[in-house]
Amino acid sequence: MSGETEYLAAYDPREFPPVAVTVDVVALTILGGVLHVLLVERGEPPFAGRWALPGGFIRPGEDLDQAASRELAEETGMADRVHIEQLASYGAPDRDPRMRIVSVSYLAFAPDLPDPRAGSDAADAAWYGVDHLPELAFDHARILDHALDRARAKLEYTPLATAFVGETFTISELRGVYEAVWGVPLHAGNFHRKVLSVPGFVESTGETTESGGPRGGPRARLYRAGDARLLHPALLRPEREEEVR
Amino acid sequence: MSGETEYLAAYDPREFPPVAVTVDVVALTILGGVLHVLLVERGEPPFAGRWALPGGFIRPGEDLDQAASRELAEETGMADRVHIEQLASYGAPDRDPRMRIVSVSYLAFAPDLPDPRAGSDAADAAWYGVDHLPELAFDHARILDHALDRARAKLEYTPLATAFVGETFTISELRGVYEAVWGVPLHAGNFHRKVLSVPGFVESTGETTESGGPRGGPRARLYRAGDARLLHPALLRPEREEEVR
DNA sequence: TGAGATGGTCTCAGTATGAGAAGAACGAGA
DNA sequence: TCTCGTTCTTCTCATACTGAGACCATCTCA
Repeated sequence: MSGETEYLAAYDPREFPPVAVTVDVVALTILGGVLHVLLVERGEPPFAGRWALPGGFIRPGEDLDQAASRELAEETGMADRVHIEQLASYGAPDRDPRMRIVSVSYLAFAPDLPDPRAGSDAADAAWYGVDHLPELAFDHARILDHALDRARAKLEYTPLATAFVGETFTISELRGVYEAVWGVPLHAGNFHRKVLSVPGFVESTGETTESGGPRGGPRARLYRAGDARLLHPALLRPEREEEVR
Repeated sequence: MSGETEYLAAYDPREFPPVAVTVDVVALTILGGVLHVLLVERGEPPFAGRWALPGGFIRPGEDLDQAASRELAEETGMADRVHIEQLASYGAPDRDPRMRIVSVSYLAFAPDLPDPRAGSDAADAAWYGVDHLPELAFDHARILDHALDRARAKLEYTPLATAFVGETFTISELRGVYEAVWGVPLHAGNFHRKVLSVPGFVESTGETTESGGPRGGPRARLYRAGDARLLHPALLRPEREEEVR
């Protein structure tokens, strides 16, 4: 282990092969009842013409969270009303052919996002349904998988779903979020009971929708997000045998 | 936004002020029924003489996970039998006075670790009970807080607790892990029922301990970890009102 | 106007929960 | 050796939560 010691004594990170740090954002929204992710088409090599997660290098004086918010805003124009949180970091030595790049991934959720616009280094930008994805650049498929797992799990024990809907919403709209993200239909009656029984999840506005649903049905009561940060009891997904072992 | 475009067009990460990437490891073990964390005393500025999480710069050709395992092995001599997983990344511009450093934190759990040894750049290394911590260098107190939150949460829905005990163990030993990490006493009877009712959490070896406990009691049956990756149903912590809102 | 869909509430059986109790096995000290 | 306190393990019981299904009132659309 003395070789180890000498190695470290001679170690000066400033003389190292350069390492760059990027942020990559997995931005999710719901369109037409289907979960969509924001992708950009790369305009330059490597992977020119291939779709990728929006992201870029962090800048001096900028925190990681700020970098992620900035990258997202550059593509969507919306930084407000967007929940964003750190996901994980990826640093395999060969994950980018140009140089050593460590990427910090972020997860963002938002309702009713405007059409995306291409950023400066992207040829195009678009929302893709998560079940109809193109082949992604770099290791972005893996990052996206990880992000979806996390989003699905967080829906269980946090009020995250309210970040996908508007200021006020109906229980059915909220259920639509869970069904879109989890990809399974839920029992309307039980979902209703459960949401209202969790303290602080939603609070009534006293109002109802102006009219019934597009295919009939009575007017629905409107709610807004409550002050809970954790759902207790949690809304658990239907059994997932395959994930247990 | 054209200023933005020009900015990016002129952007070459290789010309940037250098960014270094480090890994910091929160290594946890249980000693005398109390959760302990591995700390090293810094031998060099900044924060010389102050205690910190073990960690260091990533090396060329080394993945993040490898770097974390290496740093842990340098302090404990044990890399086997140690569960290690990524936690989060920290990149505030001023978190290290020397230069821009982004740190990827890791969480490690292990049973019966040997006495730590000081690494090359550390004056000393020791296990600290999590309720009797010294003041930590950098933003390591925050990283540690985050790590403890994560460890406590993972105990609920994963078989992580089995990583803190030996190859075979009694239900009481397993309960000791939960009590040490959560910091609360648990109902022995209910804990027993619960652990055995979760499919794949533990499996019987058919053996029992050689003798009763140090203060009496019958011999306990021995179990080994099962093949479950997720606990279903989960072992939930007692109510935590304060964390809900 | 009628058919079909939806919102909201109930019931019911099955399962998980916390709290307490009890019997048997064991160590330690009298 | 005997007794006491401790621990392991299994019960019981009341309460809470769960999924599945049913019900009625309300609304849209044809």
